[in-house]
Amino acid sequence: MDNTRRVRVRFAPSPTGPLHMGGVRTALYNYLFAKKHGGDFILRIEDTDQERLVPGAEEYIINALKWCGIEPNEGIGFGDGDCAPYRQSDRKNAGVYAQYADQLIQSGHAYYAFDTKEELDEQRKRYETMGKAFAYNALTRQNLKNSLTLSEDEVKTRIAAGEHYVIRTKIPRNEEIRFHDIIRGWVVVHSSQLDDKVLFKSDGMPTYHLANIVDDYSMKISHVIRGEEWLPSAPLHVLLYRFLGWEEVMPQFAHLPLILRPDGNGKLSKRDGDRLGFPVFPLTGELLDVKTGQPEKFTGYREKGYYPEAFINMLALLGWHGSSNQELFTKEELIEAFSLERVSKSGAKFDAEKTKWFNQQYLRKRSDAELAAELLPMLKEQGIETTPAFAEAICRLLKEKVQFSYELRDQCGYFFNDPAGYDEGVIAKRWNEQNAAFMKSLADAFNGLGEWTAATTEACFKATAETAGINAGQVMQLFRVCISGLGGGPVLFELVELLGKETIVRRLHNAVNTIGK
RNA sequence: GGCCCGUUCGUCUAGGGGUUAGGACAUCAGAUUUUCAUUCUGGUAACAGGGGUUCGAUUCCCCUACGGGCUACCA
Repeated sequence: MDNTRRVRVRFAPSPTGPLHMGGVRTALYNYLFAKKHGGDFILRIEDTDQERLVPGAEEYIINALKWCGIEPNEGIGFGDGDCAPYRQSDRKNAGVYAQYADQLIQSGHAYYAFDTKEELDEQRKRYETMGKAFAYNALTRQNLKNSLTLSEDEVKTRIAAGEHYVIRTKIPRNEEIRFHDIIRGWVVVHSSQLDDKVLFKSDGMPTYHLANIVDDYSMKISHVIRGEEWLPSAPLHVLLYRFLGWEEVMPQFAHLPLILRPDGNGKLSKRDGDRLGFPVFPLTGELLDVKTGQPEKFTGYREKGYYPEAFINMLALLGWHGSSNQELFTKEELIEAFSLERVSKSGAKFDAEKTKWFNQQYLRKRSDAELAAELLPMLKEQGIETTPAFAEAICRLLKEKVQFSYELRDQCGYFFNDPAGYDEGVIAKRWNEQNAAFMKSLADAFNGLGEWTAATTEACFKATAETAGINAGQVMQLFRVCISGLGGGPVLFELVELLGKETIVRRLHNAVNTIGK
C-alpha cells in the first residue's frame, strides 16, 4: 500500500432525492479525514441513472453540505479542480468511460450481452419456482445470449443492426478475492458468489460500478469512505481495478456502519422522520419522490431550530468515538481527533433525544448578545419591537431553560404582555382569600419601595409575607403565576427587576381582580 | 433462500485475558434554589447463548441465535 500518496477522498452521492443524514455523515467523515491529513475532499455527482434523476436534488446536496460546513475543495458546486468535469453524465459525454469498457472486452474481462430485461425477468421467475435465485454468472452465461455464446459474426451483425446490448463483467469462476477494509479488517469473498454485473447499460450510460472505478482512478482517490451497503460490491470493484491494471493505485476502503432506526429494525429511511417526529434531512424542502414521481415535502434540522455545529457533532459521534470521553467537539477538534480506525463496526440506532441535548449544549455556549440577535427578528415577525438590551436580558434569564432558540421566543410572551390567563393547577392549589390579600398588600409594599432590584424586591416580598404570617415559600409560585401567568420560568426576582415596578404592581392588581372571579 | 458484515447498560459508546466493566443521553432519588426549572450529588442499568483455548475469558477461536446489508440495464 502506498502510504506516501496524497490523501484524496470523495463524497459521491446520487441526485435521486434529498441527501439524508446518513449521507451527511459519510460526507462528514470524508471531510474530516481529508482535513486531518491535509488532503483533498471532492464532491462528485453520480447521475448515471437518468431515469431516477430528481430535478433540484443536486442543488439540495450542495446547499446541505454548505449549511453543515462540510465544504469540498473540489467538485460540483464548489469550484472545478484538475479533474473536471465532476458530474458523471458530463464525463460520459466527454467519453471517459467507453474506452475502459472496450479495454475490458479486449482483455477478455467483459463481454456483450443481448438478453432483454424481460428475458432475464423470466429467468428469475423460473429459478424462483425451483426455489433458487438466478444470477448472471459463470454457470448461467453459457446458456444466455452474449458474445461468449454467439458467434463473432452474429455479435457484429446484432450490434450493426442497432440491437440493444449491455456490457457485463466476466467474473472468474473460481477465485478468492480478498481486500483490506480499514474499519473491518480483511474481507474475503469467493468469486463464485459474484454475478456478472452490468458495466455499460443499453442506454449508453455506464453503471455505478464502472463509472465509480474509472473516476476514482482518474481523480486519484486514495481512500474510499462509503456506507456499508457497498461492502458486497467491493470485491467486484477490486476485480475491476485488477482487470484495468490499476491495482497498484487502488484506493484503501473503509465501509461505514449504517444509521439504524431508533425503534424496531432496519436502516433509517425517509419515512421514519415523519413517523417518529424528528428530521431525517438537514434542510427543509420539496422534491419529486423517485418512486412515485410526486412532489414530496420533508423537514430539515435547520428549520427545526438545530445549529449546524450541534447537528455535525451529533453525527460525528454516531459511529465514531475519540480516544477520550470528550463528546463536545468543535469542527477543528473533530478534525484533530478523527481517525477511521476508531469508527465502530456495528450499526447505530439514531437517538433524537441526544441530538436535542447537543443543541442545548451549543445554545448555552452562545453569548446573550448572540442569542438576542436570533431572538430579535423572531419577535419582529410577531410584531414585537424591543431594544437589543432588553432582548439580551430575556436571553440571559431564559437560556438555561431552553434547547432551541425558538423556545426563547415562545417562552418570553410575559416579558411584553400582561398575562391573559393563569396556570390553573397552581391557582387551584394555592389561591385563597389569605393569599389574595397577600398579593394585594404585596402590591402596596412594592409600590412604596424605593430602589427596585432583585435583592430589594425579594427582601420586600419576604418581609410582607412575614407580616402577613405566611410562609414565603407557599406564595412564591403563586406570585410567579400572578405576574407571568405561568407556573415555571426564570429566576423569580431577576424577572421582577427586569419587568419593573409599574408592570409588577399592575399585574398584581390585575391578578387580584381577575382570579377567582 | 444465498452471500457478506455485525452483537458491551433502554440508546450512543470506552475498554480489553486478571477492572468495583468507565463516560454520555434517557430514567430514578437526594441536595440546593423558602416556587417551577436550572445546577450539584448519588442510584438503577450491559459484556446474546453454548462450547473450546487458558491457572483465568466479557476480551482469542468455533458453533448457534439474533440484528443488519446486498442479492437490478439503482446507486
